[in-house]
Amino acid sequence: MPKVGRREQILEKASQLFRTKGYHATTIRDISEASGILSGSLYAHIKSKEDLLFEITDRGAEMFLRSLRSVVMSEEDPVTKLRNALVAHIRVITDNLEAATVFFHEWKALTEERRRIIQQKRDEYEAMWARLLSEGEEKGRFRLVDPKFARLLILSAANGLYQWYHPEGELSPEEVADRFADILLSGFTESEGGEKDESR
Amino acid sequence: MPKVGRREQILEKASQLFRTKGYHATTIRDISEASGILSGSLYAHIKSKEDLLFEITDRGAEMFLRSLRSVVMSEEDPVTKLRNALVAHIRVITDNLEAATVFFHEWKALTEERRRIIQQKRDEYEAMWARLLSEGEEKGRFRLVDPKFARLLILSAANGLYQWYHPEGELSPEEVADRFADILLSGFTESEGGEKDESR
DNA sequence: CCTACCGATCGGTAGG
DNA sequence: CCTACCGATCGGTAGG
Repeated sequence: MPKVGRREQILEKASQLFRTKGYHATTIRDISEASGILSGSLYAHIKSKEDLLFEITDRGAEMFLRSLRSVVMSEEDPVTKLRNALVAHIRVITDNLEAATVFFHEWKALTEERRRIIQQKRDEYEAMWARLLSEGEEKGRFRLVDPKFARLLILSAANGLYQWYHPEGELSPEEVADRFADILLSGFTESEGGEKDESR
Repeated sequence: MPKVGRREQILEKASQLFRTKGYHATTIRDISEASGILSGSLYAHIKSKEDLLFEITDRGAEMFLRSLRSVVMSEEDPVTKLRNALVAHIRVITDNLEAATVFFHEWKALTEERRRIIQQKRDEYEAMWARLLSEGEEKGRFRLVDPKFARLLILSAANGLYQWYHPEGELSPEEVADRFADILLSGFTESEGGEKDESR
């Protein structure tokens, strides 16, 4: 008899294993053992190993989209929006290190149809960042020599977080976002020193 | 009878497959098929599948180390060194996209002993970057609120390159490095606009 | 959720 | 470098 919440527990164990060993190196027996059941019994809860990967990856994508949407839709100044978008992005990663790692590292292991679904959500996310930057450009708050390049640099740097951020380390997510924004902003805002937002 | 250069060809095919499918998803039969021989014959050239991964990864590590060493040992100004280090890093990636991707993405699939060897070389590489940045700080050319953070941000952004750079795209490696340096430098050099190096 | 199992495929080897 | 294999393990299923 399936226990309530068992499926969530399996997803969590799978996330941890996919993160540390990678999807292909993680076996159904690894996951079932970590979940305290036998491998055959796993299929009372899931349909396939790939279903697990897709569900973890898709949830990750939705978390990024949801958190950025609320920032983009706000009426804040572009500089503040950039700061808030960074905080949001970093928070998703730091609050969901396993899922975020799987999202960044293992999504290519999905079969084509589902990989396309994730790819679309990634594109949508990048498009939201592009709009945020171009809005800052239009309002004269950023000077971007190459907006596409700036976006790729920001997201590359932000996505690299999952590889070195340790929750038990010295920096809180907000501190990470602040330092990040300070380096970036004084890089492409007019004012010297980068307009630190003291109001938060 | 082993053909001369066959081993190099196998390494190249393996790099391509590891890059697109990942190490664990690539089978010995994939590699041998791509190399035009049968799976059993592969073992006339290699000892194991993991040997291939290690050799590709280790060569990647050595390329990064070699190219950065020559920059660090030069007598240039720290700002020029930073630019040159970025060019060097990006050149290694763009000139060796397959090996670089495998180096960044698949090194964790190595067994412990060899993973430690690669980890050491990664540490050495990061230490060279740290020295480069602290030298700029000491000479008053950079103002780094958090040097460790700056280093992690730079390397994260630079390492992300392999995920979006296409050799047939618009930007040459030098252009990528320049835009990169411009955003970074005007972020943490005193002078406004970022001291673009016109002498190159 | 367990027992018992299956076909397929894996990395790798022996002998030539 | 081929032929011919092998033991181990994989994801997944049938029946309870």
